[in-house]
Amino acid sequence: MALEHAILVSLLEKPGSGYELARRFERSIGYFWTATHQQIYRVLKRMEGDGWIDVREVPQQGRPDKKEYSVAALGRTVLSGWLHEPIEPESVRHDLAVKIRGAAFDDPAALISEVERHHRAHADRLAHYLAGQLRDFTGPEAPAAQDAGQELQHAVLRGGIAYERMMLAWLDDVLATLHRLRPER
Amino acid sequence: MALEHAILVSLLEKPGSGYELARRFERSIGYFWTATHQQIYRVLKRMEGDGWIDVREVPQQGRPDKKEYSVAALGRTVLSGWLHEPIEPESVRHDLAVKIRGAAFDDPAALISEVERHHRAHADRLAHYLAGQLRDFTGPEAPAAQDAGQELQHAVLRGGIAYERMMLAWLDDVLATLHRLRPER
DNA sequence: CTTGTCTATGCAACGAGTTGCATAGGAGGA
DNA sequence: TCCTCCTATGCAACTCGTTGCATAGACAAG
Repeated sequence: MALEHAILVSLLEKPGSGYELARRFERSIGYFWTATHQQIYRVLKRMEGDGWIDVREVPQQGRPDKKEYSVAALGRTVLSGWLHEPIEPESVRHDLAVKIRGAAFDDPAALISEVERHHRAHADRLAHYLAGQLRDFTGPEAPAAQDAGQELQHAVLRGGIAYERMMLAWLDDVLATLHRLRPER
Repeated sequence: MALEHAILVSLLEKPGSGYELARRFERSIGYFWTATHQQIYRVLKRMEGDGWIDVREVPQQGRPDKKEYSVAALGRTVLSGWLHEPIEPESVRHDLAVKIRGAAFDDPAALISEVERHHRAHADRLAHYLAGQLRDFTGPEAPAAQDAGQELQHAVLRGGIAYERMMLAWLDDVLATLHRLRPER
């Protein structure tokens, strides 16, 4: 389980409230790790109880008060320990692959619009990543000299970009296959 | 949730016992969907209760008897319904990406061996996929004319191959980044 | 003859993740 | 004024997934 660790990393990058974390998990972090606000609030509470993180009540004007969390010394130790122990290469779950194999027992052509929908979603994500890369790393506004943290964030982002490009190419391949199967019916 | 659907597809491709399904989930299907035997037995029982699949007791010699499951008419209907409804592009969970971003707050160089380990694991999987492709689709032993099912299975396998190649290239990228950060310490 | 491995199925407990719902103040528009 | 949206936090119930353990027959190696 690594949600705790994802939260620790995110809080080290920048302290924030449960709500803010939930929004980050919809955006940058969410590209390689998802979590709902329920999960985040529950885990934050446990982490606080275990002394991994500190809380600070922050009164706000024009909006409800928030609890800003930051990583405690113990949290850094826990994260360091996790970083040094090996993890298993992650298990994959591709609903779409199940559908594609299942289409053989139904109507392959009916899957075309679904695959096209996924294609658009991945194209959108790729555009979003590329915009982020330009803004934060390779564009004229980006800082010239980058520290280790930025270098590593960029490496992760490049992984996201590579993943989306691979998916787009593969979905094109799948679409071509589905079209090829169509006349045979 | 799609474990039921993955099982339906697998049983349509070939009927089998819970044990056999578990083995398939370690192999071909496991490349895009994982499940333990516990999960599979539990879900099979529920699916049988719901009339999605039929059971047949098969006595065996030299080994324990087994229960062979096959897809019932209702199961086909359920699968067809699922195939026709849209699914969300899957959420991702990359432990390694969390580790890489976390390494900024620890020792980036300590991650090198871990990344190399993952690199080897992905290289192994790629070799396995390529062997399977040669055996079942592109080799001299493979059937010349392929039906829709085989075409689609091949398309999914090509996706796995593309994924592993992308991962290997990205892990090379990450390793280069980690090495570049090393002298700065 | 005991130990280990493979086939084959399953229970029980726990932990992780999802879904629905609830509350509450402030902002902005119909 | 009412309705909706955004920020902000949380409970309760449920489903999904993992881990540990148990059973049991057949076979092979030591």
